[in-house]
Amino acid sequence: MSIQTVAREAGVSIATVSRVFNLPGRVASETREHVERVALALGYAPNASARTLRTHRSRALGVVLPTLLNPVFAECLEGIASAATEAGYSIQPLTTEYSIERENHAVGTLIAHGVDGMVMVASNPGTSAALRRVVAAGTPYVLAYNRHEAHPCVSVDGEAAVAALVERLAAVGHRRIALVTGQLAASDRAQQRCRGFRLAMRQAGLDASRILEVPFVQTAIEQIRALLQDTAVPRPSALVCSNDLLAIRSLRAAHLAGLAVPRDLSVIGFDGIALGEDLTPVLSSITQPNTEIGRCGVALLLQAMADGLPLTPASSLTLAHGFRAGESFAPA
Amino acid sequence: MSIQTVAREAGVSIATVSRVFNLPGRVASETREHVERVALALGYAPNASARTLRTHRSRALGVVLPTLLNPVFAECLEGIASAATEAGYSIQPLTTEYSIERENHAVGTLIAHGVDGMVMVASNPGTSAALRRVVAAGTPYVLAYNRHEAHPCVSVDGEAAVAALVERLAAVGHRRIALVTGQLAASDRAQQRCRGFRLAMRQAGLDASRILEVPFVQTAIEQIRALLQDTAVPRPSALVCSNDLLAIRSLRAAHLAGLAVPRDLSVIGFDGIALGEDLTPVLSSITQPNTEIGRCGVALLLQAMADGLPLTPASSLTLAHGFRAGESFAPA
DNA sequence: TTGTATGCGTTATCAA
DNA sequence: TTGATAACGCATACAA
Repeated sequence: MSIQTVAREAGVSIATVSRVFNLPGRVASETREHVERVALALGYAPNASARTLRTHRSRALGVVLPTLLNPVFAECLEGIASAATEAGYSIQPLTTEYSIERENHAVGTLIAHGVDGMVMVASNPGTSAALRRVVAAGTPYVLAYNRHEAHPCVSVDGEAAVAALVERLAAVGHRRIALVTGQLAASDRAQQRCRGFRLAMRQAGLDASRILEVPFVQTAIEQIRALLQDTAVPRPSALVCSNDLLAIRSLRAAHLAGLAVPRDLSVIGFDGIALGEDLTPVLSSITQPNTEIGRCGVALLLQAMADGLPLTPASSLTLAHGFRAGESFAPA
Repeated sequence: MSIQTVAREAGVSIATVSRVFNLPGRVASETREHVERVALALGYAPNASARTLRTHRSRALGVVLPTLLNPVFAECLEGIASAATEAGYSIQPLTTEYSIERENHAVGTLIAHGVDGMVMVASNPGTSAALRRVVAAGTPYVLAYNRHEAHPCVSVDGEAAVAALVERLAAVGHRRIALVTGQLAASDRAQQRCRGFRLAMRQAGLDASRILEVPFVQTAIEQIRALLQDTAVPRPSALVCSNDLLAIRSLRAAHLAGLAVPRDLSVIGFDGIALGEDLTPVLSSITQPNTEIGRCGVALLLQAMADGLPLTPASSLTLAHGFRAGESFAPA
């Protein structure tokens, strides 16, 4: 079932069939309708590979994400997918599981597949070899969640958001505030949020050294619980968590430690995953427009491709973050 | 950067370069190593579109899922992605948002792209036009989560699982058990679980008519709350939920209704999403091996493609479900 | 407005 | 063991 079949069946040349699908304006409406009818009857659809080979345009966007097990990225991918689909693009997502090696491999695969553009969440834009490869290949790309002056990014200002949160906490009486974060080396987002924490804590004249880095999710709850039950030092009255998954685990740790949230402990997450809204207590969180971040990334890419210009750092978008007060947070 | 460039640079024919990548055994090791070196230096990777066009094999698998916003499907996709990647296949996922029209469109897109096989979650295998199209196109496919005698499926026995749960609840004294389900028409999985509920309730001599169908997630909490606060009829002592997302919303509804879980009300979900394990209370749930379902689907597909035989209903796999006791469930 | 002919990068057939 | 060449399905420059 190729363009040949349709042409023969319709009694026209393959060029005409091709035009019907690509430049319908340049074919007599009578001919066009006839060909369309025949194509429909035959169930013909242009072969994507042949098209790509000929035009050097795949109508596909590559997506590189850490994992789909974190709803943040699932939500973002949902946005990417819907924006891409609406524009007639397909997507090819690959997950890295936070592995540099897999990040590299993913990028290589996507380049070989000739994707027209890439949306990626880089481990660390400043050091990522994969990112350098994308740049070298000349493939249009945009980073999501990352923030870096040398690359086009769609993100929220995590540093400012956390700093503002700390101020807010301090304003309602919290003095002992701890940060719970994932592996800092594996994510520039975590680093930004951590910077915001340190900065605002120092500015508020508080001890900024209570930072718990949780390397593995499996042991997160136990580690946080240990922090809460450490008798050597006064217990924090608030936990600022670098993401919502950690916040949810903090809620559990508090429960296991016999603490009531928010009475004995405030817990605030970061990401604003949709699920948090349905939890009890409703998860307090700095919200990011995850789906929108995905959609914007795609929009930027498509715009740049339409203009024929590469995306520059100047195109970077900082979307507004929000604060979901929720129920896991209260004055000290 | 094509095979031509490499051939010229290496001083061999393009046929030899091609062999180095496809039949390395049939080229002198000296020549092979030389070509490999040149290719590496040039950063050459075979063009996937040209390969697909020529071989009619895309090394890509299509995936059709309802949504990524439900962690069940995100977990499944994670399994599909990893299994596919390990086998050198890329994936092209499309979401339907539970729309029949989008399901159809997704399938059309994937066929046009010439995917070698498809893993799909059909709205309803018995009636899906999209599924008929896949069959007509001759594309190898396997259904995930669906169960249907006429199609190859990877799933758990949802009916038996829910029936066993109801027996278990009855055995520890629950008499007033309600089912909370999503739109039944949109999902054969929901229908199966509902059947299991009805069957076991009747067999236990209990009233099987307490079934709350929640059409829209936005209003789920309010609807469940209304059910719990309905004074016209005795309040259920247990809520069997058709999926974990509904169970989480039931937890919230119970809280809003002033009920303590599990003291006043038991809530049991279905799906076993990873997140449930970290909630407080730990979500009681019938667990499915979501990632494994994805991996198995891909394995079946690859096996069938290797054998050159189409997948038949006889290949269907029923994986074992489990029960996570959790903390949202207790004797009546 | 329509048709002919070329080439995109690759694999595979056939000869050497 | 290697090379020349045809063909995969399509879009497009050019001719008619």
